[in-house]
Amino acid sequence: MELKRDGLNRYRLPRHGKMRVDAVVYVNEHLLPYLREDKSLEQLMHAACLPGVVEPVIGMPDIHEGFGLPIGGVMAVAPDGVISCGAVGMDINCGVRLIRSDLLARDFDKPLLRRLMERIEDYVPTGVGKKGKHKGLTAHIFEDVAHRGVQAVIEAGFGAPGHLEYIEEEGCLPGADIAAVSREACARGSVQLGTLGGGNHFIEIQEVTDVYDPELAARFGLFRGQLTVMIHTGSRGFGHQICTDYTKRLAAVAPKYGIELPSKGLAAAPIDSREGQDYYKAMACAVNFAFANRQIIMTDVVRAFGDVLGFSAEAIGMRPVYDVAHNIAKWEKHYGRRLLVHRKGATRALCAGHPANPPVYRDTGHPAVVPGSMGTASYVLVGTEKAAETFFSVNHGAGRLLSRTAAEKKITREEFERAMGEVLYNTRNYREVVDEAPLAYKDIEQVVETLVAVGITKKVVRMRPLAVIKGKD
DNA sequence: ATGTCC
Repeated sequence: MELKRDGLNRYRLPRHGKMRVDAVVYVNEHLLPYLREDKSLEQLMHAACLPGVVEPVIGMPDIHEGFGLPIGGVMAVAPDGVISCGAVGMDINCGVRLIRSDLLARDFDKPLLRRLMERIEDYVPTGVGKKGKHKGLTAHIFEDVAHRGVQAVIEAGFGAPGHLEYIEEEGCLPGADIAAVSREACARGSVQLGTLGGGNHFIEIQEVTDVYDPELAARFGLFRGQLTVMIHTGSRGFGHQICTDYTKRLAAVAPKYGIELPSKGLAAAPIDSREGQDYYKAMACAVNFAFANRQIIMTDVVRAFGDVLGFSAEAIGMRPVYDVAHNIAKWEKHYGRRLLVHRKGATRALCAGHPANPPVYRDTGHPAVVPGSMGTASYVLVGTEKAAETFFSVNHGAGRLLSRTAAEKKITREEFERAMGEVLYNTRNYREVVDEAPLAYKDIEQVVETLVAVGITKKVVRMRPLAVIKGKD
């Protein structure tokens, strides 16, 4: 493929064949070779063929092959174009919440961290197929959650109204309608609020080790030596079922609207069609579910801290720094136009002064929370004015390097344990999480530095993991 | 990612 260098760490795939626009990928010399190892470039080209797509389709430095749009992809579409469930992903509103505290990491030795992990696991079900522990309560408010997101769970006693301003979209994407969601999706979702899930999802206790921008860090409530908690999860079986349902439905009706689908995974329909509108309504339900899911899990984590430390949540200053989606489609204004921006494995990162920032972060830009792999560092970034060229988006993590099966074959116990170092983890057998080993992922430092060098983002702080809770049986 | 194959 004729990838052309287009400035520092930027490569352009010029429009050709059925592509309507160019694709642009951000990689440095370390990450560039990975592009040849999977079908992610081909998948970006497919996205560039869809009606209404706006130049360019973007690949982030953590890009890798997915179902439809690659993970690490951004696709903006004009109102006369299409909406695609394959450009949002199976785990709708998979995302990350960073929680601050007034606690110092140095006060937490390994036995104390172990007690915290165990108590968190008592409260938060982890692993595939698990049901929530607040089952009756959350099933009762399920429809309200789908429509109103975090507000509905705050009213049910999970957290405080003040948390809303620290969540993208204030925890509710407008336009959700449960009538567009299948009974099956509702049956799966209604019992899963407050659950972590499996795969790359986690709850991590961290220490802020590096502050790159003291003024911004202070504005975000972060400081060196601080204990933080990060939650990475999404919409569980609810979003998964919605994506499955609508991939079938949109693929079936695409020909009726004269749309030639470039791949099976990129099922799409016109934004203004009945089916496209229905997908948006259903997707918004899953977005709201996932924001609420992270809110419930946060309150359970704070409760665990309170139990173990003997303090109230207020006394230890725990609240969200920010909660960001990295699998979502949203209406946003770019270059003076209203566009439906699909981000799949990409994080919104608005610059200082951007009017779409939440009021608390209006003049700083909101924190863009970027987790590393299990056992490696995570970052808080902020977008710059130059991020306009990525529709104000940055990467969503380190990005997978090996498939789950390849990781299971290649990575030994010794390699896994060496990579984890002193980091505590909850699984007894490394085989349960070897597909999540740091060696199965790209180097988060290379990924972040790629965008920093281009000037799209600035580092605010870096956190190192102390203890990580992953899904297990 | 996922009641990891209805």
